[in-house]
Order: sequence, then C-alpha cells, then structure tokens
Amino acid sequence: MNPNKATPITKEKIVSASWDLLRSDGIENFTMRKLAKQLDIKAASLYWHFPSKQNIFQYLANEIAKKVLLSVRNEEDWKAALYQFGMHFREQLEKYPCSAQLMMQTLPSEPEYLALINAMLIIVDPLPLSDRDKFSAIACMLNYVLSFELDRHQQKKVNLAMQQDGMEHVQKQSANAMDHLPDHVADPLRRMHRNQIFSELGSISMFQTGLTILISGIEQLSLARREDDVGHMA
Amino acid sequence: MNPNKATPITKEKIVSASWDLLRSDGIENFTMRKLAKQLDIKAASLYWHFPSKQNIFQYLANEIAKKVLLSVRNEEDWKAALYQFGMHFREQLEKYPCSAQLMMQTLPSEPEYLALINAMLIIVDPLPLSDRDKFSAIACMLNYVLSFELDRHQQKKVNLAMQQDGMEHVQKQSANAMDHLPDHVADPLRRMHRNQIFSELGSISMFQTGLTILISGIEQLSLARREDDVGHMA
DNA sequence: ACCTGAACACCGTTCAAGT
DNA sequence: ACCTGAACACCGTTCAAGT
Repeated sequence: MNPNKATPITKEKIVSASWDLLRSDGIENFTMRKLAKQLDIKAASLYWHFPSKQNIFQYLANEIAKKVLLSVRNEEDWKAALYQFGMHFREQLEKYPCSAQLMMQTLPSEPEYLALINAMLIIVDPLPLSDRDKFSAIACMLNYVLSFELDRHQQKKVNLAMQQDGMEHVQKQSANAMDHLPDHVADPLRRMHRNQIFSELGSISMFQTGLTILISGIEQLSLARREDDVGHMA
Repeated sequence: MNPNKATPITKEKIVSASWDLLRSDGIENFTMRKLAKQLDIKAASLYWHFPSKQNIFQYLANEIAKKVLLSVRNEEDWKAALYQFGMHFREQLEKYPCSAQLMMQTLPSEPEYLALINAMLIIVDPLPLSDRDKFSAIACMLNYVLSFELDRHQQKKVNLAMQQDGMEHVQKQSANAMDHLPDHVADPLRRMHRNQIFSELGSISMFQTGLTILISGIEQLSLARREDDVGHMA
C-alpha cells in the first residue's frame, strides 16, 4: 500500500512514535505491532532499524539521560549542586512518558546513563568520604528520584481510574483495606488518609522534602566519617 | 492423565509453586502455563483459584509484607527502631525471589502492605514533623529498601551473565562505555570501576550506609522543623 | 467443586522473498 | 537499502463441557 519510498522510516521517526505510543498506551501496552502501525509500516520492518524492543527502550532511556545531563549547571557548594541536580532530573523525568520505568528496567550500560552517574559522583567527590560511601550516597539519590517519579506515575493512574469509575472500586478497595487495620494500635496511616495526605503524593514539595532528607543525611555522614578520622589520629 | 482427585490443588500449593517458578525463571519468564505444568494441571485450572496472574503477584507481595511485619520488634528510640526495621525488611526481601519487583509493581492496596506502611509511620509518629513530612520520610525509606534489593537482583544477573560468557560482551559493553566517557573531566566513576567498587554493589555494608544517611537525614529534618516552630513563636 | 479442550486475540522475533 | 508475508513459538484469559 504505502511503500514509503519518498520518505523512508528513520531511527528518529521510530523514536518519536515510541514516545507517542508510551504516552497514549503506557509501557505495559507498548507493542511492536502498534508502533509499526503508527508509522504505516509492518512490525517486521522495525527490526531493520532496531535489534529488539528492549533496545528501543534502552535508546529512549539514554535519550532521557542525555537531556538531564544538558540541564546540569555548575554550583558553588555541593549541597546546592546536588539539590539542583535532583530538581532538574525530576523535571525531565516528568516530561517524558514512562521515564522512570524506562530508566529502571535499563541497567546503566548506555554511555549517557553512565555519564549521568558520573556527574553525580563529581558533585560529591570533594566530600571526606570513601568511594564506597560516595557510591552509596548517589545510588540513594538516583533511586529516590526514579522511585518518586514511578510512584507519581502510578498515583496518577489510580486517580484516573477513580475518576472514571466514579471512585467505585479502587477507592473502596483501599478504603476498606484501611478500615480493616487493627484498631487497638495507633494508626497514623488512617489519620493521614482522612486528612487527604495521599492526594499530595507526587507533589513537588514532597519531592523536596525527600531531597532535603537525603542531602542533609549525606552531610551528616561526612561529618561522622571525619570524626572517625580524627579518632584514628588521636 | 492425572485427575488430582485424591489431592486437589489448593491456593497454598499454587503459591508455593509460584515461589519455585520465580526462583528458577524470574518474574519476566513467569507464565501461567509453566506454573500449571509444575502443578500437573492445565493453565485454565489456575483461574478457578486466582482471578488473574496479577492477583497471584499481589498475593505473593502481601505474603512478603506479612512476613516483614512479623519480624518487627519494639525498640526504645525511633532511630534504632527505623534502623532495625530497614535491616529486617531487607533481610526478608533477600529470602524471597523477585521480592522487590513483586512489591514495586503492586500498589499498596493489600492489607498487610498497608499495615507495613503503618508500622513505619508509627515509628516516626512521635517526631516533631507534619504528617506530610512523616509520609515523605517513610516513602523515602520504603523506596530505598526496595530499590536496593532490585539493584542487587540485577547486579546478580549481570554477574551470572559475565561468568557464563567468560565476561565476553557484558563486561566489555560497560567497560567500553566507560572508556568512551569524556577524558577532559574528572571521572570518579572510572576510578571506582578500577577499584572494583561495583562488585560490592549489593553488600550489606552499602545498605547500611544508605540507611544511615536516611535516618540522620530525617533527624536533621525534625531538628530544622523544630527551629521553624521556635521562629514562629518568637 | 474442580478441572480440561479448545479457542480468542494477542505477543516478539525471524527470514526468505520482494522492490 | 529498506520493507513485507508468513510463519514460529509463544502469551493471558474465557468458557462450554466434562467428572
């Protein structure tokens, strides 16, 4: 029907269609056949441009990493730098559909992803910490940012389902489960549910709180390790 | 062939076979047909006991949560309590195959999962923090523990692949990517790679470092918020 | 109550064959 | 160089029919 001779499919076109498909159908419903249909080609043709579906996902994850790296700015002290990095990172993740899933199911073997980790390590490199501690610290950060976006994404889906159903079963399910918690025990969770804390779940201010916890935790760790050193010298 | 009349399949048997299948094949290769074969029944029969594959996963995730709750002990101060909680949580996650994947792709709607979150909230409830801050803090913790186990799991797979291949392409892939990092910039990542930091990736001591960061970060946050209060009063 | 055969509507991937 | 038809070897799930 459409031999596409005039305008052959390119890697870029496939990538762009992939973003569209992720946005409309989610990563769990992303199929090669749907992707091909969107491009007016057959699924088999995709394999001339990419070796596998997994490889497309890796490419997309790497594109996100590349974008995050662009927005990295130099900062005076490491705390501000780490904070800005986290904020920019989250901002970029929010722009791309299924960004957190893409980066989590891709191990960091792509160059830009590694460069991203390297950029974070550079920030904490001047701290009086062992390499193992530095690595632990930035792994914490990375996982935090990704998990946060993942949770936000899931929360959005739950909210959507609640709207569509007139919050029939989704809301009820968690509300019921909440009611069946033991009564004889303090239950901050139920209190928070009453106070609608859950609706704020993916908010920026919550993100900032976690970021603050991590950064001042890292600061405390380097203070503690420094004391260890002093102890050793004495 | 085997009508199983003497010993009908029970929910427990399906669950037990599911753990076996997860351990041997991983969550990505877990199929209803394989699960049925292991129980000497047909895939369709599983749907009399469980409404869906997803529901089996939810059940398994809930089983993990139940087990973690059992190992929660009372502690004098909140820092020790949170630390012990994290350590026990990670310990249980290590025992079950694909535990982190199961808990991450299940939103916390099951009763035991909610009880788990509640148990964590109880620990931080006495702190001088807003409910929003408390929730942020334990979301941090939860995500940290799950992400850590997830990373450990992936790292184990990478190591296995390296052994089987005689580290042909996996090692090379990341080593090459490492070599192509820009040279004109500080590269702590390459230094750490040389110093074999990566092989320690899922170790308990690394886990403890992250846990320490989080807990002292939460402590600092409550100190800061307390100062805010004092400021308001003045 | 519990299980199966057979089907439905899909998957990712391969590959000889086309242009 | 780029694409397709047709197939392979699978999926999760349903449901009438069996015992």
